[in-house]
Amino acid sequence: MVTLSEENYLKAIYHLAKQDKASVSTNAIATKMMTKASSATDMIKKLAEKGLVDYQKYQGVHLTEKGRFAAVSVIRKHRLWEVFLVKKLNFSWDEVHEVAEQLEHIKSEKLTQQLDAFLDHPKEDPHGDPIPDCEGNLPSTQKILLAQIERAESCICVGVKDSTSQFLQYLDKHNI
Amino acid sequence: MVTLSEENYLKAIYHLAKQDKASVSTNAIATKMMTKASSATDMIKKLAEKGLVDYQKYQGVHLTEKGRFAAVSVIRKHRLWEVFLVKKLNFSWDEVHEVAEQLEHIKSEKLTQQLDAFLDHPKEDPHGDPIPDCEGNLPSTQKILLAQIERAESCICVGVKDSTSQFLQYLDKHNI
DNA sequence: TTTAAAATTTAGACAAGACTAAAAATTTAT
DNA sequence: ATAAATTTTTAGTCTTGTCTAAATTTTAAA
Repeated sequence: MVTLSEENYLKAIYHLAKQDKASVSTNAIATKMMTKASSATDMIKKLAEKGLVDYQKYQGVHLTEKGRFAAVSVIRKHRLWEVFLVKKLNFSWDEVHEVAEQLEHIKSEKLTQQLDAFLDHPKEDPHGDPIPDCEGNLPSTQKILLAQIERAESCICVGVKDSTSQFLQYLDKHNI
Repeated sequence: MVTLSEENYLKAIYHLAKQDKASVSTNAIATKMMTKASSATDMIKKLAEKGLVDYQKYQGVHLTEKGRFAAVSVIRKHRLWEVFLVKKLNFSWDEVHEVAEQLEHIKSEKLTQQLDAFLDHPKEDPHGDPIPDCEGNLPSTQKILLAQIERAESCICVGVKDSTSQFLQYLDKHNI
């Protein structure tokens, strides 16, 4: 059984690993989790004992296949719940994160599957991030969405998904 | 902030108080929570410090108004989620409890309100139990439903809600 | 390449929620 | 009304996840 805290650490490691590709440092994990490095070390040891990460002292961690699957499963639930909140409960895209952070930890295979079906197997969450399938495959969206760009990073906008005039006007107004 | 564990204790106390009306004993709470009396005592002290129960050593507890409201709020969420699972996600009535036990602890006023609206403000959960409103009022259903009868308790059936022939035939077959 | 700085780990402590064993209060029975 | 049985509380321990402070390892710099 993976605890709620462990799930949050796995998610953090997954997100950090995507950018760096190399091993994820204790400090990076601690910063993302808003804890201290010593707390991160403690948790890393637990994750390593459960076979969720590969870990060698002072060398950072890698997710194992098992750990990656657990992380992606949580991300899948998070994004499905975000879709639910926006599409069915009239939340706006900027209100969903906090609630989805709670809902992503609900443990029920059937719930996740039925929710996915109820929402017509959505491919993206309200922020445009892809939703992993139930086998842990994340459709390798190579197109990076504007919503995923880090603040202050410079980039070139190569396309839009939403071509309504309101949205294009909005882009215009902000010089994008 | 009321913790998950505290919410579960409040629910237990609420349910126990309904039957007895008198104060709820430490032992009764421990039994319902499937813990030991000493653990119940510890938690009772925490609840008393937070003003959620009135407590005097060796005399059991009563919910305060604040405690009752917290308990009923959790029960409201539990029952709304049960309706959601059955009506929208095709769960059967006997599969919902375990998942609702998790969902009832999600903290978001807006989520609860929107869910209630999405389900068209249901009055009862799939087991026929009444759903409290958002102010903590539980429609004083004096009619006790068959589903709520304790095993081996003898009773008189005074009516049915569902009068389809299948259901009546079912009642017939079981001599009700 | 040896030293200074930064990152990481260890050691020891704390809060929440649980447990066991033992002490204290209440209830029941004689 | 007092002894026995039951219930409740206290004291001390454990686990999870966190912390601070100190020790250790790695990395960067002179």
